[in-house]
Amino acid sequence: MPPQPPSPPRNIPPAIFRDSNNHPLEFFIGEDEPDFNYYANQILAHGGVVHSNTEVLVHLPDIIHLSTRNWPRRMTVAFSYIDDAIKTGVVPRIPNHPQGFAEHRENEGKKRELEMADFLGDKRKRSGNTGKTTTKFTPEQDHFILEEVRMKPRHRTLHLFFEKLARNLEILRGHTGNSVRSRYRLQLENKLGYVYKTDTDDNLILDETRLRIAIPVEASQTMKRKYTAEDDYNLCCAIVDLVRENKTLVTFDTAAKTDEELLERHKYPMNEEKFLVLISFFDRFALQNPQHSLSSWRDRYRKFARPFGVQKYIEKYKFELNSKDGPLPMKNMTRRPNKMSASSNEDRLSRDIKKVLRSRAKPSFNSSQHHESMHMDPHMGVMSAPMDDSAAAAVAVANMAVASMNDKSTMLIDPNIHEVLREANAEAGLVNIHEDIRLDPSLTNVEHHQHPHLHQHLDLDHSAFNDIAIKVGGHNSSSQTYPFDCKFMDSSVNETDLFTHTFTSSDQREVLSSINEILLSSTAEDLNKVTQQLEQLGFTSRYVKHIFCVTGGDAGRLLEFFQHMFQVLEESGSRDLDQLLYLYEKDGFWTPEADEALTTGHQSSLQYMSPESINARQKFLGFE
DNA sequence: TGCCACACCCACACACCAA
DNA sequence: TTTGGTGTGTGGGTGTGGC
Repeated sequence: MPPQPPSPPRNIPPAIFRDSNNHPLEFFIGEDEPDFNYYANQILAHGGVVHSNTEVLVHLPDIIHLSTRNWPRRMTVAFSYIDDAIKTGVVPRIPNHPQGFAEHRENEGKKRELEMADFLGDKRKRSGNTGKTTTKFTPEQDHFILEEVRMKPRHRTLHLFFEKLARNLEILRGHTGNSVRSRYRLQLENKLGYVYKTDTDDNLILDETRLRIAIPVEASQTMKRKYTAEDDYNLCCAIVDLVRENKTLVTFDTAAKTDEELLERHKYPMNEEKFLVLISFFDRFALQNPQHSLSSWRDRYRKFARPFGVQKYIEKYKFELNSKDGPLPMKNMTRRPNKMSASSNEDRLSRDIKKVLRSRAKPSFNSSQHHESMHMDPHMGVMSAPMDDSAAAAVAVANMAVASMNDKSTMLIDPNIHEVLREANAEAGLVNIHEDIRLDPSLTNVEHHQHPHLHQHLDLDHSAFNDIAIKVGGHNSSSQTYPFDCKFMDSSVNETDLFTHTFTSSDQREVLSSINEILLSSTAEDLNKVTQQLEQLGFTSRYVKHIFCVTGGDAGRLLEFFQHMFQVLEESGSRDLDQLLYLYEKDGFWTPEADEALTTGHQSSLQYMSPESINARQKFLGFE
């Protein structure tokens, strides 16, 4: 366990560790000393100063070196010296010490001193050899490296920093900068524990007693900050907002040439090639988001967001929000043309595809296996296995798209995307990716993927449902009537009200896969048929109608509802029935209370609903 | 055989420059 | 002022070989 920074004592004991001018006596204690914390605190509490950086042994030859063992060529003092001083209130003199303090340690350990001398000699001899030699790091060297890092925390990942350490410091003789850096990164970083506070010029900041100030490692940023998914998302949103504010015409001038292009334009209706993002935007944005500089933000847009697609990333981010690993930042966009050959890209694509297919080969509800494939796809942890495949394939699609943008030659591989999707049964995943991008209606024709048949009904005269609509009772306080015999269920239901034996005895992965097929089927003729098909999978009629009621029949929402349902079942079984009934305060998912608010005009409680969702619900309820 | 010292590689954050 | 090109070196990963 790394030594903790000394903490100041609560009560101030007598300051016995002072010289005749009342200056604090300076002690050195190595952090590897077993009672480092205790004695550091004792010395501090009694007016002394404690150093743990070995550099002071060179710069402050008069320092009192406290140690449980002998050091080569150094006079050390046993810790009992401190105990005795505190006990008696008198600091004993050390004979032969430059400051006159008594050497409190018997001169033992000559053997170790000799060993150290031999070691250093041997090391220096070996370092002159040609060919690759390795030199073990000693505890003293490790300690020294840690202290150097603590004093220059912002440099702790720099190549040059370690290069200078290895070149300039005698104690690290025999090691290269690379090896010191590697030693720190692989073996010592987790022992760092804390760093010292420094100013903007990397100078140490001392407190009023000339002690360095220990701060958590995380409090000291390194030279470069990685872009997070939130950084990327905020940037993309800000750019979309900018375009909307400016009311720039960002439509496409020419018609889509292929089905793929048509689909793409439907998903991402703003023509990003027409985006005009001036430097003043980045100036403002960097002020509001100071974690990166103006030029860095601009570069991020130029080299990442724009090639990836601003709208596409917003959608990707939202899609990954519910994943176990959360959204990922944009990556692999900066490959410069001559650095990566087309074949390398193909290799990478090939690996991605193989990963997808491998993940397909071992579908499971077992969460531990989710972890296994989590690297490939953060979405997997949430969904049941068939959705894992879908999501994995969706990621493969994204990877392919990214690779395609990197290298035109890989466009040849594009047709494989659909093949992989089919292979991995991932079309449903596309629906999920597709839903819930919210853009200015004036700029977009994006809409939710309402089930075609429901949509058809809604487009028709809503009075067609009047004869089958019923009053909502029980859980509902609203007097709202619902089409298609839809009715909310309340949480007093039990498991058998939701599922039949068919469901409980089925492979749930197969069930979700079948749901995908049903909801995506263009041949679904009517709601009765959809209901029937869902009932055949083991859902009760009541539950199906409840789900229609919650989702308003939107296919994307329906899928999301079922995904949520399987997730709840996987995590808590059917213990939490209320969670199987509602998705609270989630855009596009309705409750009796939300409908009540809508019908009574109390829309302030519906702030989490998008205007599109409210509009769709009003249609669903027959208001317009 | 595993660990680790050491070397090397690459993506990318950040910056600068020229058109 | 904008934009694209590119340099620099950080941050992190990985391969190799000695011990």
